[in-house]
Amino acid sequence: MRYLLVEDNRELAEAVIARLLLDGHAADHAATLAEARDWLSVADYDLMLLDVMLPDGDGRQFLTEHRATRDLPVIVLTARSQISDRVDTLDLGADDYLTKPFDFAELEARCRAVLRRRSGPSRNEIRLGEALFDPGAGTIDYGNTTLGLRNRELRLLEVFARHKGQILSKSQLIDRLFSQDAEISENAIEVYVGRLRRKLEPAGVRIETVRGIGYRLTTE
Amino acid sequence: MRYLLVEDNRELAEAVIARLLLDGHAADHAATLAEARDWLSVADYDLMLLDVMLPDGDGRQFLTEHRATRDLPVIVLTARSQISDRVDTLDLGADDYLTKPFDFAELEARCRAVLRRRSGPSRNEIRLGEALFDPGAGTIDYGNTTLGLRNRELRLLEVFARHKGQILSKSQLIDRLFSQDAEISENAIEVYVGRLRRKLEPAGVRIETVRGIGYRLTTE
DNA sequence: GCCAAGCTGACATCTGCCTGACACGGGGCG
DNA sequence: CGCCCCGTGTCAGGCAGATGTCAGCTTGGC
Repeated sequence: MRYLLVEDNRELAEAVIARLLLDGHAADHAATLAEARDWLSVADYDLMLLDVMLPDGDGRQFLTEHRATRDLPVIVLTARSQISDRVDTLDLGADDYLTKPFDFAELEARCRAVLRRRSGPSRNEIRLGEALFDPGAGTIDYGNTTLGLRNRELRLLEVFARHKGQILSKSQLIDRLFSQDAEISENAIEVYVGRLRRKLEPAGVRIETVRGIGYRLTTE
Repeated sequence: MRYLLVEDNRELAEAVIARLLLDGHAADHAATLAEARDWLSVADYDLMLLDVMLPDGDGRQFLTEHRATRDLPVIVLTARSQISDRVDTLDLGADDYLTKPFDFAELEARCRAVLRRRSGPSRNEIRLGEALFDPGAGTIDYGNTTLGLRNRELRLLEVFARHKGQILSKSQLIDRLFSQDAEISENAIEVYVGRLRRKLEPAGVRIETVRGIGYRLTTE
């Protein structure tokens, strides 16, 4: 999972980032709303943690604005004195709120809860051209056939599907699929892309090679 | 199914927990609101049973607060004298209420009702291909035979049936079947899946293995 | 035409899964 | 009270499917 933390208190921010990294997540930090906008325009996050009191503006306005354009879950961080605003906050489109100070166990639990709620029973299938990819079930449906994927193929396709159209390098893919200390050759990715292609071809899903750079998933 | 019981009367609590365990469910017990918050932050429940009179605060406030952030069904337990509050309670977001003293049969019935209501069509039986699964009775009918399941098998199948087609990891299944402090090896799940398979095979219900991830229930 | 990057069939390996056997405990029955 | 049976969870051995590497081949770019 990839997090964006928007928080101007440097000390707190560092602690949170450290903890998220420790848990094996990717995490970026923005100290201002302007920075946050920058990050959001270049990367693709799973969850945003947003402090509402920031030097260059009110986080809540940012929230409405943000909600209008994206569907990225947000957990709002507020000081205890602002609790009364919580209903407003939730109305503005936050998925949850957390009052400072909080402990990390609680933060993690909330994150998990939000991510689960988002991706849980609401069946998040991903449309890939004619085909329908269901990561939770590990299947792809097209026409009237259902085809099953195995572990690695599944996770690889998941990465591609969440970054449809973007070019992903082999090293990026290795980072997403394998644990840090695993020593894996880039050839492994080539092999898996090949296996995926063979299965996805009939479904009209293509993984294009961008020579020297990486791969890109396209649908017809 | 996994329950959280929030109740300060130790005797009653123990009896309820014992009964839930006996039924093959997972159940944790909190005697205070603080404890309840702890449990909620570490585990993932299907249903909460909440007494409103607790030593460290009013359960109803807890309920509102809780409702703002989570989507976990709640059955409130109240003393007979507090019946008049029941409308309030339901307004606050409880799914049902139960007046003490209650008997266990009623408790179970209410729990089933709430869970059923939550998970879609309010049928008591679940269709699995050709077969008809009745979680209440613990039986499966197909063709003209009825076959009985044991406790654990029953609960396991119940979880699978509620997430038909989805891949469930062994640790997820353990979470659903066993309480937090139970130390259970993943092999137990393998064994139960095996036993279930043997019984369900003739009924046309399959539990597929997805190596490295988990299991998936499918019907033909 | 040459080189680097990418593709792919074949293979050894390993680890995740399955299963028969068993030990344990509780409840019912004699 | 003791016996037995049933439900449950663990264990060890064995199997095989999934996985990653390799070597040789193909493709694309210059």
